Amino acid sequence: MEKAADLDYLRDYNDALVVAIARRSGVFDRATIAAGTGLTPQAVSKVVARLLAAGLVEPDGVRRTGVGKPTTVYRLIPTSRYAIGAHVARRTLRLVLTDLVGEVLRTIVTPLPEDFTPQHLLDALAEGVTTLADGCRAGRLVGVGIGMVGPLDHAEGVVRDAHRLRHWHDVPLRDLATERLGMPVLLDKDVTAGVTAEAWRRGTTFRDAVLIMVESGIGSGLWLGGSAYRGAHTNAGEFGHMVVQLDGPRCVCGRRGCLEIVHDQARARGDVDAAARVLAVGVVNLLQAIDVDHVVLAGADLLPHADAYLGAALAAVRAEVPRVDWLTTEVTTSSLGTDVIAAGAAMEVLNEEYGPLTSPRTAAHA
Amino acid sequence: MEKAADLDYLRDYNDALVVAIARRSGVFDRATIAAGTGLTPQAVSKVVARLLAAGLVEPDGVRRTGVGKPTTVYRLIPTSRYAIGAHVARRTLRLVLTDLVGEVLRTIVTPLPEDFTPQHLLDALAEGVTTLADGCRAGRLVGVGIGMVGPLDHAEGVVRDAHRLRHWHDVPLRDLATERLGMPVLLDKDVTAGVTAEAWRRGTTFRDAVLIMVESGIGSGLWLGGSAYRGAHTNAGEFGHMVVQLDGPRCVCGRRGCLEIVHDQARARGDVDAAARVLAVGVVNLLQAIDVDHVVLAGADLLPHADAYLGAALAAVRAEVPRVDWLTTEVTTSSLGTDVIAAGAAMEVLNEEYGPLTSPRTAAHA
DNA sequence: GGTATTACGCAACAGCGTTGCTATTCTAGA
DNA sequence: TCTAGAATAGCAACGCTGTTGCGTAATACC
Repeated sequence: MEKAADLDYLRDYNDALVVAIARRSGVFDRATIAAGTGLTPQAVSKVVARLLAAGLVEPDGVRRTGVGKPTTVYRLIPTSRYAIGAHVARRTLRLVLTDLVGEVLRTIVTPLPEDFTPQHLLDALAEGVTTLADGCRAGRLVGVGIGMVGPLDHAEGVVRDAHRLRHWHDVPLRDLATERLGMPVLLDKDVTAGVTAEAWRRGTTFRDAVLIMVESGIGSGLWLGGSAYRGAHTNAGEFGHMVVQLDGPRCVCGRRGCLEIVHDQARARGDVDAAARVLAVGVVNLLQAIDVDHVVLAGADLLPHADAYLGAALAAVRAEVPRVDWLTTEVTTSSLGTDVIAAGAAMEVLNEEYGPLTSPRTAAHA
Repeated sequence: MEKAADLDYLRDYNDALVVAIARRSGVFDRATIAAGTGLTPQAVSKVVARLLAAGLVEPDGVRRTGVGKPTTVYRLIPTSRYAIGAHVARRTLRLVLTDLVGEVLRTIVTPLPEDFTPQHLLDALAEGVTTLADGCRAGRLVGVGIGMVGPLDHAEGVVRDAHRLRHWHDVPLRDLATERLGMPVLLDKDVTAGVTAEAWRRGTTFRDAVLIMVESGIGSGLWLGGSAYRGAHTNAGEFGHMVVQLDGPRCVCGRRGCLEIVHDQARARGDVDAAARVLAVGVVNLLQAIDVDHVVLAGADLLPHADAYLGAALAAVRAEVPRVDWLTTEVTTSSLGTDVIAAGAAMEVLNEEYGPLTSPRTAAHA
């Protein structure tokens, strides 16, 4: 059963709203927030006072606009909070330290042994986190996010059957890592982390988006209506296993003509353009199905050929979606490159703590 | 910029939460609500008092569970509120009157002239609404919902370019109908209305679902994370225009190998089973992409062959989605048959007024 | 009939945003 | 240089939310 809302929820909701605006615009003032949110200036003063007390914002001078007392301008302090993100790939662990606005401050890449075990990962994780946490002032590190390949259960924090990883069946990685690291940990699919990175950095106008990731498999991370969408079983985003060619070649998943197998065969024969065109068909399919207005391309197997993929996707979107002025979709490559998953895992932690509230949370938060 | 939350929002949120529970369970008591929502029993008493005053619930006797004062049981009054829904199809206008729990009480089907104009529709709508409203006690009729083929703009209430309807370009139907009918009107895509019908009747456990509709075109209505998902431009659900056969037959939309054209060709040659199998491939594609756990089949061109479509979809879901215990998906046909769109349009009105609140609303409501 | 137990509401309370008003601090003009 | 006007900011009281403390009512059990 859903939880009810109380005054704490009300306060946190509005605080998070102001943080979101501050994050987007950098500097802000009381009157603008009041006009935009519908709060009274007095209420905004109270919110700002709380954010000042939390150390999240600081005064940033005054602005003289003419007659009258000048406006006090505030700004978000990017280094007031940090988060660490981990991207668990098949052979490497990539760790990043980010600040509150989603800038990547440091990156550590550690090799992982073939068929690494949970213990291997926890050891590598602990060492890397210790190194990265060293640069943060006490109390400013919010937590650690882990992005990895599914299937997994985001709500429970359990890796169910990580694809092509032998020792990863029903591993309660979130709780194991929480205990080992001594700080809050989140676990999510790599693609969902990725799209969260884009969303956190782009702000509240980035409401409906998909991140397409080509990297030992093809997946998609969904950001729908202003928050990550994971599906009923944390299994959304198996974009590569949508059939685009009935009776096509047999895929590893057992079906025929999956986007992934058709794409991979084109890549195997060296035809990047054909591969890109297949992916573009999939992108347009997704636009038809869920109508996002931002498509972000990412992944280690895509970025080296970013131009080809971007070009094919743009051409397909322009040609095949009805071209009317109200139906526009932006297609880009990720602004974070190969760090996008790790950075996104970090930003999931920030989003949990300081992002827009959707529904009342069960657990209390700072 | 998003709106802030105030005490009205807090109250309405909790009131709606209790209504949702009452709707789902029929009868309820104070202690159960308190335990489920996290509210104190005293707070629940206040909520129930408000709902009693609004005439939405009434005492329904007492329940003796052993020692102590018996529990007062309350029940939702289904006929305390009504809504009217309209399904604008290409040749007919179907109107239904529903009660608060989503029961269809009356249905009216009116023929529409070929290439009907907005004026034609408004006339037919006004006449039908007058007839249906006759049976409702004053003040209990919440409003009218209109479901029709897109593209349209749900937020603005404007029909942009209704597919295969000549006189329907940039028609502000919602406002025209609001003025003509003198009561609140909502406008939405037919498929979105349809999935709302299922969601309203199934309650809060129905969180991630898709309704597939085969009826002069193939579309899908999405219900994601507990609310309707319409996409960035109210254009989600163009399920029929996902490519399932690269270089397949040319579709009316200009692309090749769309699900719709492949499906329709199979139907045209009388091979319902093949058509059903194609649709089933699309259903599994959608499951891969967005991972819903409820699939509802509907539409005038599907229901006469419901067994074939349902069988094919079930077989495909069972065979092609990895069969593990945590990944279950329910596939059914709509419980409302041909009324599903009209009924859903009505329930969108109910959902707007009495459904779970997502974010603070700009406009005040009762 | 007494007692433990459960349900439920009145009353006081903390905390939210709101309202009314005052103080502060600037520009513009006398 | 001084005064008037204007815009910002904050204090204090307020209405409303859910919460807490406690008294009262209604039942089963002994």
